[in-house]
Amino acid sequence: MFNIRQSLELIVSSAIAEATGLADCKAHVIYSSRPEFGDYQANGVMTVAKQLKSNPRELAARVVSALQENDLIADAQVAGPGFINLFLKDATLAGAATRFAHGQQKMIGTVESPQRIVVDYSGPNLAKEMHVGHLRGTIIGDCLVRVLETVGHDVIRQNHVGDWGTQFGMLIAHMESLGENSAQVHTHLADLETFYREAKTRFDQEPGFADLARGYVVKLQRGDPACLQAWKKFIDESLSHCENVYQRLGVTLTTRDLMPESLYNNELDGILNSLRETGLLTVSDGAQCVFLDEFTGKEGTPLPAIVQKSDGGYLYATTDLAALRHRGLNLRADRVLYVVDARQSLHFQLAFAIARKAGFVPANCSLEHIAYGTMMGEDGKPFKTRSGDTVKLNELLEESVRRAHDIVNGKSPELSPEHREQIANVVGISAVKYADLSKNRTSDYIFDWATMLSFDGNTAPYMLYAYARIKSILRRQGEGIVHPELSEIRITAVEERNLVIKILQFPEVIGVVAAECYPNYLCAYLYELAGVFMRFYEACPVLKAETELRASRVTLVSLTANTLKHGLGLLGLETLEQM
RNA sequence: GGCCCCGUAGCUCAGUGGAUUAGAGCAGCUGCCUUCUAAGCAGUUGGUCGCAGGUUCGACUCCUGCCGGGGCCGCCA
Repeated sequence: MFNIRQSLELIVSSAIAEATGLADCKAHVIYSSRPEFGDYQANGVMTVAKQLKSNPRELAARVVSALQENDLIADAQVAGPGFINLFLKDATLAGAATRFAHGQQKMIGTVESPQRIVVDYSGPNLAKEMHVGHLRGTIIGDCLVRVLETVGHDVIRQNHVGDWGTQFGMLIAHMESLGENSAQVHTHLADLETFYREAKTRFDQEPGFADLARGYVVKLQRGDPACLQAWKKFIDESLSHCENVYQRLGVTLTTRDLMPESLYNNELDGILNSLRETGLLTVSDGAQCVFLDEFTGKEGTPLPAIVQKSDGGYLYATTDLAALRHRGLNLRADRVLYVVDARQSLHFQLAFAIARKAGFVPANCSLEHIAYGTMMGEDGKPFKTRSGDTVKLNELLEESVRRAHDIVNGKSPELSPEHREQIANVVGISAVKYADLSKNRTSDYIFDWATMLSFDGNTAPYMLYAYARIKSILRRQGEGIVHPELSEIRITAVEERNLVIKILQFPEVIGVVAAECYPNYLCAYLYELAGVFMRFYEACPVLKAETELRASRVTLVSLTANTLKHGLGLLGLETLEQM
């Protein structure tokens, strides 16, 4: 894989080894903070010098003279207390960019040792319609999955939908009482949220209904065929709602990725037996619990993970343990990612710890809670409608598209209505997704229409505009005038150089996102790429340049377009040729 | 009481493994469209990076304590 930073890391660290006789010294190469400090800088020498109790500047000088001949580094200078500032060779940069533009080399290469990575994301509760609370996990998870696949990992998506539990008794009772006709059922379930609310109201108010509902839960759990059939009908309907939202959002999840909670039902007894056999199980107040020394609860009391209620019922901890075992032992995952709300952090700490102690996952399997924060309203409180209801995801998307439509109508009245509608669709959906992806996933964020639909700043509309502007150049130069796949990219101006370097850093960023699971790094990179392009665009005429320079610049523009599109695609965003 | 997260410009947010002068966007002010989409670009105003210590050649970043905000902690998921 072409990765400037990795290459520099190798070159400089072997020079450190050469200069010191020590193996495994990190060069610690990062981007330079300012242009005069070079393109990259190596900071590792100072750490090594400290270990050796030697003068860092002298050591840095020795490392510089020990640098092997290579085609990447044009100049290496010792600076400050012992930094090594690295200046890259234009010819090498231009050559690499040209190879990418010609398609001779893929920008994103594959990792040397692909892993099997299970990614658990989205996982809506099927009792209700998808709402804004499901957005972040779905969007972030889908981005991570795309990135991990692109770098060559074997990714297994797991949509751990909530299709089991006490509230389904209530829903089935309500559905059954409305009649058996499937067409009617479909009509009634068209608005799942209302259906849920009706059932809940009856559960709370209507005499006898609650008992009926509880009866259905028991029947359901015993496997009563009629009850299961009704349940299945409900689940199918709810799933098709999800499918619609996924399709609208452009999420890659399909029915093949479904791994509903109910599929683990038959394994829960086994999970309990295993825990008992390994001596992890303790009875406390009639419930089956696992206590681990490293976890304490209120007032320093031992913290239980309840795996079976005193009435014999199982809980989500039990199901999650079954899921962990499935992923660890059956799917043989090297890495399992849980893209789940940060508030469940403790639950996963417990589940992971228990799963390891019980041997449900191999010791070398990495279990990671990819936590994300809550979406807040403008008041800084969890995002709700004015009346205090949860906001349906479908309605949120609709409103975003509608707002985008208003903007497009205002800015581009010359386009056909159909074209404007298509643009509004992409802008509206992208705005919502990008707003989410561009923020650090661990923090709560404030949902704000004006910011996310703005064309200024790190937003989807800006990114899409940048792309459309780039494509406009390529369109205007006409077919067959310059062949980007045949022309050489040359570096003749600092803006071109900056653009080339930025493009070549794409694989580095992808590598970081794949390792650390922060999509906002990719957004920040693409925003910078768009910005660097805009500066190039202002400073360097493309179509008016002389023949060879023009060919070079068109090729560079084309490569920029491909990189932007590729990156936005990994975020799960569509692009527009024209805006 | 324990554990987790957060505190960076008036607002919304970045800041990869420690590094030289802490960055964007909005809001405010100022320039640039007979020239590839001005939905843009450039400039400018604005910060004791919650507070106090510590480690270090060097701390927004690491450690400790404190203050402030949020979250989680036995039969929901």
